[in-house]
Amino acid sequence: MTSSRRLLLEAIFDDPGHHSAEDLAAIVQAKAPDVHLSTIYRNLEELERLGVVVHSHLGHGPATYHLAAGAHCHFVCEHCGSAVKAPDELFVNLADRAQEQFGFTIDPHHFSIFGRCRNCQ
Amino acid sequence: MTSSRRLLLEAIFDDPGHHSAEDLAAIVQAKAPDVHLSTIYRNLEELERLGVVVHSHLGHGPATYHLAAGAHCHFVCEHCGSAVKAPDELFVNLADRAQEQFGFTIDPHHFSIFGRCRNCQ
DNA sequence: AAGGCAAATGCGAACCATTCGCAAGACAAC
DNA sequence: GTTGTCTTGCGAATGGTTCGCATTTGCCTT
Repeated sequence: MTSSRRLLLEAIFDDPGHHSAEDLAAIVQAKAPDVHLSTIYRNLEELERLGVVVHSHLGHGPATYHLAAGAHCHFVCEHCGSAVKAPDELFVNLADRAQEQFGFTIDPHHFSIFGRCRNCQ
Repeated sequence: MTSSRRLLLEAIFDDPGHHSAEDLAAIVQAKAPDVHLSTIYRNLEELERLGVVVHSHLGHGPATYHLAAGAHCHFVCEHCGSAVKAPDELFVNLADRAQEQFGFTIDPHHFSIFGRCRNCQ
């Protein structure tokens, strides 16, 4: 457990929202300026392997990282880019049918669902 | 209607599957070696604006382009990368509930659903 | 406390898919 | 056939991420 890894974990626990690797680097670098972005990436990879954090793709742009505990789905507006949290129960029907018909186990957290939000119809 | 645009359209019509921009460039360049990859991108953009083709993101890696007419959803295995065509009717329940609860109109074609295929459970 | 070793780090360069700027070229309209 | 616009080729730039490598760190053993 090195100091850069500790600072990264702190950053993620302190604000359990979505963070890009670059955001996290900025937070960590506020306390330890020499921590390199590639170190952030390597530690995120390791933390993900350990099941502590998880990343998801909110459309174009950088991946966002957050605690594995609070994982959830997103609806992302392809026009304005806004992301709304989507309750998991919306996906059970799809999950069941994907499983029945294709033996496919969906993981709706990892990639988001695109579309148009209320304001951008 | 220029010759590079015509060749690109031919390539897309001849094999109405998924093609990355680079694949399409290779096909077009077999007949017109000087067509530049950036021209492919620009023409794809234009064809998309006109509603002839559509692109979708099958996970990591390049976007894939195909005719707008045959658009469909995909389940993409995060382990082996295979993509299976997912019938649109699997999404109506999700679409209805996203609309009711969030006023959100999903576009399941543009991004795929990740998960694990039968062989990679 | 010192030595040894694997694991982690800083750094810059590489990478991939895509976009941009710009000067040169092709096209259509008159 | 000339004008003006739209398109092209080219290479360079971009953004997000990964890699290679020499150096340092943390930890375990003595």
